[in-house]
Amino acid sequence: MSSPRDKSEAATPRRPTMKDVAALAGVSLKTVSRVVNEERLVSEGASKRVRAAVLQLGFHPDERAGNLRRAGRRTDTIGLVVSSVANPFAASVNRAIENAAATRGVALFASSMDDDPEREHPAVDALLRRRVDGLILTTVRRSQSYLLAEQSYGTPFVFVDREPVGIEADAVVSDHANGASTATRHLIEHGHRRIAFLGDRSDIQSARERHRGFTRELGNAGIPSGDAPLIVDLHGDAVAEATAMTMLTSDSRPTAIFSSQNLITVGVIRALRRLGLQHSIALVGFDDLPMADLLDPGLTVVAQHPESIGALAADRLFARLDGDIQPPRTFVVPTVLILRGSGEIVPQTP
Amino acid sequence: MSSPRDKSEAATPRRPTMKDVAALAGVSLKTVSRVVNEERLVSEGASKRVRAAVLQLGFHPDERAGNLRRAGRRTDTIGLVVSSVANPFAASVNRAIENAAATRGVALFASSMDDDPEREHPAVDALLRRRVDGLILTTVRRSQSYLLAEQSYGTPFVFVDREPVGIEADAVVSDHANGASTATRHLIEHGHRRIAFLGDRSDIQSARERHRGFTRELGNAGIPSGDAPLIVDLHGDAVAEATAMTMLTSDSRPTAIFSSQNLITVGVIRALRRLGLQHSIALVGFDDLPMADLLDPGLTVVAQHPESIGALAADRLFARLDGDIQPPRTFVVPTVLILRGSGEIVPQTP
DNA sequence: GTGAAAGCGCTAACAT
DNA sequence: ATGTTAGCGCTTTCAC
Repeated sequence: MSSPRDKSEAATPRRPTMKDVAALAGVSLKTVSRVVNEERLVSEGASKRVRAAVLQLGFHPDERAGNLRRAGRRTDTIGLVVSSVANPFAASVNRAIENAAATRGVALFASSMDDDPEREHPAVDALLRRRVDGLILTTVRRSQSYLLAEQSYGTPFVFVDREPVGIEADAVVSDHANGASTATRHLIEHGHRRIAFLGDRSDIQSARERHRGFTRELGNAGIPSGDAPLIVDLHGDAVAEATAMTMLTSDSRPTAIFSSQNLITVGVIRALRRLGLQHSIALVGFDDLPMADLLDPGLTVVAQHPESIGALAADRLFARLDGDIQPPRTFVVPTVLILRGSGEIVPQTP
Repeated sequence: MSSPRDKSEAATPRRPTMKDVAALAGVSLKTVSRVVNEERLVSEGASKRVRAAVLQLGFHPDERAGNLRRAGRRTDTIGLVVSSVANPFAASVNRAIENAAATRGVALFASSMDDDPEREHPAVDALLRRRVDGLILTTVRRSQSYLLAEQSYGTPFVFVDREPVGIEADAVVSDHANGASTATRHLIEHGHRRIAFLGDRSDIQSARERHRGFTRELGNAGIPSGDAPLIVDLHGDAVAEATAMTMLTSDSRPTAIFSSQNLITVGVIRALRRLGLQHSIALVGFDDLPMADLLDPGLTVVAQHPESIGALAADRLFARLDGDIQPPRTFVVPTVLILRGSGEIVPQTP
């Protein structure tokens, strides 16, 4: 309309580059670079003119281009791979990591793979192609050795919730086995001997650990496994509910249930409600749930601490990025048994 | 150790580049590029040798570098800015968007700003510097006009949950006002006239809309506002609980409560429990909560549909990226009243 | 079919 | 204090 500069005055203007800023400020490219990166070897006058030009053009540096050449070649970006960002446990981990990343100016990719082994590698690859500086992952494949090459280039990995196989790296996990033991012992101490176990998919390491803790504790108490149903490979609340319904209406009805994952617990609660058994059969769940204290009876759980797990995982990742070369280790975050009522129900004599 | 090639044989090997692949395959850089990008103008032999070299070296192309020059210059990356990825509503939206993005090979940055106006702009900027192809945001500042420049460069924005101010762009929102009206009418139809309103921060557009729906419905019923407490600017469940405690132990105790956000509802439920009033005072909440059906009484809510909202927002963003140039519009996703008990309690005569 | 040269937006290294 | 040159890893352009 007014004062057409040149033909680039189109509907979609070009995003200004450092070159544009340099031209407007009447300095060289490098001077703009110095001002933008606060390198402090620029005269007041030049610096002022450059900053004015930056503002006038609305210039924002392209981090990709900068990082391409910059030493270290960081993208200031990390990746997170979890089962699902919609799962409350993963969502809390996600948030804790984001908090730590944000204070360092690092952005976070989050990716869900629904515990599908087929989707783990592609999900990881998608992030690696974007050259994330590091990766925090909850894995489900048999082995994570496909990460060895990337690890050799210096990309750090931190595994959360489950330990990796086929690669050595830091891991941050809950004390799955001991947590399950504690829950089981709690039920035994309340007089139960027929305790059912409802478990997540047995190809998931943490699920196996929880199972192990349960079995071990039964053994310690001299209770033959086989006294009560032991059902694994449940996945999702719908399947868990249906399975619990069947179990609870069968001859082998237990007096107590240990459900080893948050969605499974939800399914079990629904089943107990539908059968009016929530005050008759004891229940302890692994993983806390929002509003678990507001149920009737309150839900007794072995709670993990997702915020701590996420914060610690981020901590380890950034330590590695900062040059920490200690041997990899697994950090175990303790669980805590929270008594709210459902786990303190004593065996009912029918 | 064995056959040291050159001095680059260090502890941390260099990540292989296209150049390395070219050297190993005995072809030029460009030929490798053609094979990697499946440009189909390469002889069988060359193509084969290149693919072998790619595998042998474990070469993965650097997307940043490619996109720097590539026409269109996409990063295949989008950004999401929400209140908190740990909030169940936002987590579901997040997941729905991720699903849509994944099918297109697009990665998703998620960023939380806790409804802090001060953190909105920096959070957005951090994503823009990384040159996301587009942005989906839940905003809290007075105006989003700071995005106008970026919009002029062709970056599409889709606003979720709250409509933007100072910029025209697609928005996907729940029918906040009508949802609140429906909830309020439901309580009125059950005989309530002293209905308290507990609202989120009034600088949040959706919170104001819900408030408006409530007030409008009271008006329609000829109920003077002022008959019951109207408290806004609550934020978080702790504050809501304390406020509800005060209100419920005062002279102006209502017979019903409309709580206009999920965390506020949690606070109100806790307060009702502590006072043993959960079966005496009616409660309808805005936003569904996991396990709301398992409470006693079940929680009656006006439910939003976060999965639909997320899916629709992603849909709009990708449509814009695919060249859709229709005028921006706001898509309203209906809410649904779910009766579970707490909202069907009739007024108690003391 | 293939490759050499130029360039994307920026920073490192070396001028001056 | 500032500019110049080269180059990050890749794609584009255009020549062969």
